[in-house]
Amino acid sequence: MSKSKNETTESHILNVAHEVFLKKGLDGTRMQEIADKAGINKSLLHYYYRTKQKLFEKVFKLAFKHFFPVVKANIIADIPLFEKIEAFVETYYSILQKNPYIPAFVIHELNRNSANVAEIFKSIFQDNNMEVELMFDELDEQIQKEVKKGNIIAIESRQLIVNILSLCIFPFVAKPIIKGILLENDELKYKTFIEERKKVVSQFIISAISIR
Amino acid sequence: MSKSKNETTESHILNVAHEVFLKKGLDGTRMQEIADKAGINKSLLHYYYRTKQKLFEKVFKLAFKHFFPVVKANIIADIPLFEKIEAFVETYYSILQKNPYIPAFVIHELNRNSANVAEIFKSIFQDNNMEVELMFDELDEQIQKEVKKGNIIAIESRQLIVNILSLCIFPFVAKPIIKGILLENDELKYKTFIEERKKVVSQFIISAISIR
DNA sequence: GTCTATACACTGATAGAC
DNA sequence: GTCTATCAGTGTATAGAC
Repeated sequence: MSKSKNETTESHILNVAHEVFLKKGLDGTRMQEIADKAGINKSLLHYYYRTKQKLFEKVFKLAFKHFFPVVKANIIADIPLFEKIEAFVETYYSILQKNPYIPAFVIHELNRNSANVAEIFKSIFQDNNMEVELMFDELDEQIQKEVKKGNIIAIESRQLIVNILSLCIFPFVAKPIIKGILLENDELKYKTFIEERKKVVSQFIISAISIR
Repeated sequence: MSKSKNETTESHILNVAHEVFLKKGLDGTRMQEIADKAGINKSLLHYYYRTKQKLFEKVFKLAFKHFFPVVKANIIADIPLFEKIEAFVETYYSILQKNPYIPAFVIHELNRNSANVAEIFKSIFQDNNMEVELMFDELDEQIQKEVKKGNIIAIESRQLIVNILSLCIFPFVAKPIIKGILLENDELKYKTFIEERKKVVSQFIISAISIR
């Protein structure tokens, strides 16, 4: 990755580190590799970020920052539930198509170091000014209102939310399996498959919760 | 982990390695840690398995071996589609409740080393005498038969399969997120949440594909 | 701010005694 | 088969010149 003119060395390092950490994880990443790809000396990494761990945490938080505002806007939007689900699935898939490595990266690092999860998350939410509990409460209210009105089947909000997230995120983390086993290891077929899911998934969800 | 009497050192090493690799991944695992937990010397690891990589591959393949036969039996069973889905979800959740670390482990290692995926998978399937293409074809046939009979909505078999797998596997790999954000970081709540999904998920799927 | 040189710890792996 | 001793390589991190 080459540094653009109006980019400081500090932020250039962050971009390169982002790229390497995302593919190889914390343990698999070598400071030497980041230095080489950034075209600088290894010592400079420590000058700017002191330790590998600190550099990693910066990258990790950055991975969230990009799509948190978009997701938040979608969740708290004042539109009917079915429209919201359609918009959410469409948005989420579009973001992940552009950042396909992020889900597997986040999942691995969270599972690897579950002790710090709460802490990391808290700081991420604070940085992004997100109040998750509030977001969930609003969404929960909207869902249960539809349940009571008899517009959708009786379903626990958390279960529905996890279902939606599962259907959106899993196809990206399981890319090697899906592509390798179901799609003859064909990259184009995988891309098409994912593109089709933008419609398939929201139809699937809405069909599942609709009253028959 | 202590070695039982009727267990060879060789297989004992494999058990310990399984445990460590599963939690920490290939990069994060230290041969020293495996040796310590196995109560033996580091050199013995190399005596039995030559390299870390070879030991890892043995463990990786073993991770599949346990539930492949069960899954296979479920998929090729000669029962109605809805019953098959219910049985599959129930079985899959039960297996993953007992082996919750396996999905995140497999996903991470497959994403880390996608070049070898096809190769590793091929050998795993050969070892387990599984013919995936055949399994998929049979399942595909059963699904499309139901579509034509008008018993379920029109849906591409691969999309349905990925939907089912997403709903079964994702809640385990995303445990830190689900537990941390939606369930107040309460382990018991998470366990209950997962237990409830055995019913919720198959109802969700069947509702989604049923004709209204 | 950026570089060179280097300290220091640790890792995977091997050789060889028993 | 199991151990001790040891190696070469690499990793993060620091000190100090410029």
